[in-house]
Amino acid sequence: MAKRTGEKYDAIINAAVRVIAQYGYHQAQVSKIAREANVADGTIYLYFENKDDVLVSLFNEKMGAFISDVEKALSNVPSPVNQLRELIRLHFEYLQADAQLAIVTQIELRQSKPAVRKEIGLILKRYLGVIDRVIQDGIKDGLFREDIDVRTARRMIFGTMDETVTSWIMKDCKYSLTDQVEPMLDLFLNGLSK
Amino acid sequence: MAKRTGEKYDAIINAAVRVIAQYGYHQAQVSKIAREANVADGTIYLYFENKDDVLVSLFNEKMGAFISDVEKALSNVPSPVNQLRELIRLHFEYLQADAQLAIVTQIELRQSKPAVRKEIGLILKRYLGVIDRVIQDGIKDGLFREDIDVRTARRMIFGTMDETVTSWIMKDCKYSLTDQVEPMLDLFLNGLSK
Amino acid sequence: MAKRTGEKYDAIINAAVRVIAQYGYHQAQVSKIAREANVADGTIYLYFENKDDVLVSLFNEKMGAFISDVEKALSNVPSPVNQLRELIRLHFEYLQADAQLAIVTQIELRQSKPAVRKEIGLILKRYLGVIDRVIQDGIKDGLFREDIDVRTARRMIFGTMDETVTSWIMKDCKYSLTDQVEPMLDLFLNGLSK
Amino acid sequence: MAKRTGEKYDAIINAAVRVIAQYGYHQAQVSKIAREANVADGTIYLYFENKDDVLVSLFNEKMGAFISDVEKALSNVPSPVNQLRELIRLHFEYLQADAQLAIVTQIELRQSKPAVRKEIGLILKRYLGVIDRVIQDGIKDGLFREDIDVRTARRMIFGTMDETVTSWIMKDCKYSLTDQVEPMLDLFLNGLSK
DNA sequence: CATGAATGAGTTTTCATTCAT
DNA sequence: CATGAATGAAAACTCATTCAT
Repeated sequence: MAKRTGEKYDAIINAAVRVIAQYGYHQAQVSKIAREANVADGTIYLYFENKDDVLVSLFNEKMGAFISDVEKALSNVPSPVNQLRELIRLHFEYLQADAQLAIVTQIELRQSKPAVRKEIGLILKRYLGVIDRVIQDGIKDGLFREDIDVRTARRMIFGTMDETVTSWIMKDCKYSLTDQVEPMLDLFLNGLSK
Repeated sequence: MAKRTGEKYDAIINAAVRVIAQYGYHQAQVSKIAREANVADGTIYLYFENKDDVLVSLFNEKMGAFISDVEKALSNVPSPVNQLRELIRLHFEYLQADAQLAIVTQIELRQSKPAVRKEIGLILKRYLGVIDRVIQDGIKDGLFREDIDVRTARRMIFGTMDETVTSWIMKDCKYSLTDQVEPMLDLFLNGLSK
Repeated sequence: MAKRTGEKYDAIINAAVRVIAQYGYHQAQVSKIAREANVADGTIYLYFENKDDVLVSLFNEKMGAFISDVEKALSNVPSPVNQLRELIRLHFEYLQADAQLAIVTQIELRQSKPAVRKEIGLILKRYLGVIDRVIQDGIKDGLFREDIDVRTARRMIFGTMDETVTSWIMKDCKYSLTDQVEPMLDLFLNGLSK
Repeated sequence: MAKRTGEKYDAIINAAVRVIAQYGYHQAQVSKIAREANVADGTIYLYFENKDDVLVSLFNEKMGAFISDVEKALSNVPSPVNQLRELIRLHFEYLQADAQLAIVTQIELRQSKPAVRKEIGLILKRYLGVIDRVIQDGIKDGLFREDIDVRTARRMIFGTMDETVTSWIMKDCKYSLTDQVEPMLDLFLNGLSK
């Protein structure tokens, strides 16, 4: 029933990003999103099942595009070390380039109800898979230690990047996120110890 | 106006933990918490300003006790390396011992509105300060590298632990969290590289 | 403006009968009727003023045809007693032959709003007139008692048939409606008393 | 959860009757009923599950009281013939005494959705049982013919009364309903034939 | 003649909070 | 101190109808 494609589909998703970023998740009413998208309230329901579907679709479209970009970029990078650098760089670059999107995916959408968060979690799994592959390649190529647990390493990489972006937003995006790439990569690769 | 102390104060906070853990943040109505605490709805407003105050107080009481425990424990540990081990161990042990509390602080309370999350953030700062001190001590003692950025390292440590606990809950607390201490510490100290 | 005639006019009315019978009055949206009739939503408004007009026209077409049939049939029956028998028989036969139509006119259309029900009432008047004439003829011919009130008798005849058809539908049309003709006629003519 | 009893319970039901009678089923919003009952909108949900529950409860309370009255009255009447007279008389008297209630139960509530109508149908069954018993007693006492079908006779009695009340309301309650008792009883007992 | 995308008005229900007892 | 009945504001969604093509 819902079209899930077309000019207005994109307009509504982008309007949702702007409205949620500006007013916050709990003040992002359907009518506000509709007005921002220059469509009638009812039009939203021609393109989406319901409000939750708008939010999940938003995450899916934006995160899906990001993951595809990352996958494509990494496929051109030979060394797992450089792949990891590229992964962090793209993660930060992408969110730094669109602070509104960062606020929405990093802060606001996490307030959504369980059903929405579950869908979002599923989408994120694909990204975690990308991280896993970089780690596994690193081990296979003899660059990373064989005794590390892939899941532990993945949680370190994703958890650190996630926490870093959240901190950055909470500090009003005042500093450069991409400046964090090298120090973070260095920590990941070499750890704290002398 | 709000008493913020007494037998019923604790009863309400503990009831809130149980209700939120069982029904989720969005289904944890004041009347449900009151019933669980065996008090009348109105009684909650004798001990707390409003519902948000219950949530913030809950986090404050539980997290405050945890941070004090951590501070006390670390003061008895000489080496920063062992302090870091102890920090991770206590973090995991504490949440593993009380899965309901883990669900509430780790998952449910993050769906709360900005005002509550801001308060929670302030409480967390004290914990982040504890982590910072361990890192700084490690550098001072010549155990950790001098060229690492304390904030970057802190975000790695906190972000990784946070992501790990969240994953553990999402997987229904099926495995042992404390088993993760040593591999994680190893990663923090030595990194991924051979 | 509305054409009120043509191939699609009939197609829409018959589609409306099917949709209302299947989904019920409250789930019979214009778009559903349009799809069932293989026309676009807007096309309905080329043949009908509005949705209410579809419903009223439906009743008018179906009931009008029925009343004409009854009038023609009765004109060939000499005795008012046999006319009454024929009236009941045709009433039951007609609805028994088209259970969908029976459901729509007997159950679903009665949930419509006052304006539609009023129109339906006007159409029904013609049928009540037919009943009246049978009664009056019966009295004139000395077959029926002179002291009966025509309107009371008419309400008995119509009310009983109506209630009988409704019961039959509510019982899923499980038994034969036309089997009820003779016992009902007998009750009408001779009453309950020994 | 819903209290289903108390002063306000009755106030809300009676307010619903007045509002539905005055504005019609489709214009009887919860807020209008609340205002008429001098309570807040939310108060209605302390006494009823939802709006449908108000309507079903309305019918249940009013019809239930009526049926009890009829049962009690008939138990003091020895002859089935007089029981039938009393049944018709009470049916008409009750609705004539409260034209608003008559409009609501006879006209407006029949526009309600299937779920509500189903509940109403169940309540009506008890009344149909009362009619059945009168007929059966009449047969047993040798006053009514043994060859009549109880269900056919019941549909005649109920259908005729129902149609009569509906006609009366449609004619704006201009004439006396109770004047119809004797002619109707006569028709039921003796039929149309000379 | 026919289409079907777009419109936008309108209503039930929840639940944090109050305050008379 | 404690109660719990009462309050009332606030928002997602449907669907009959229009009109540019």
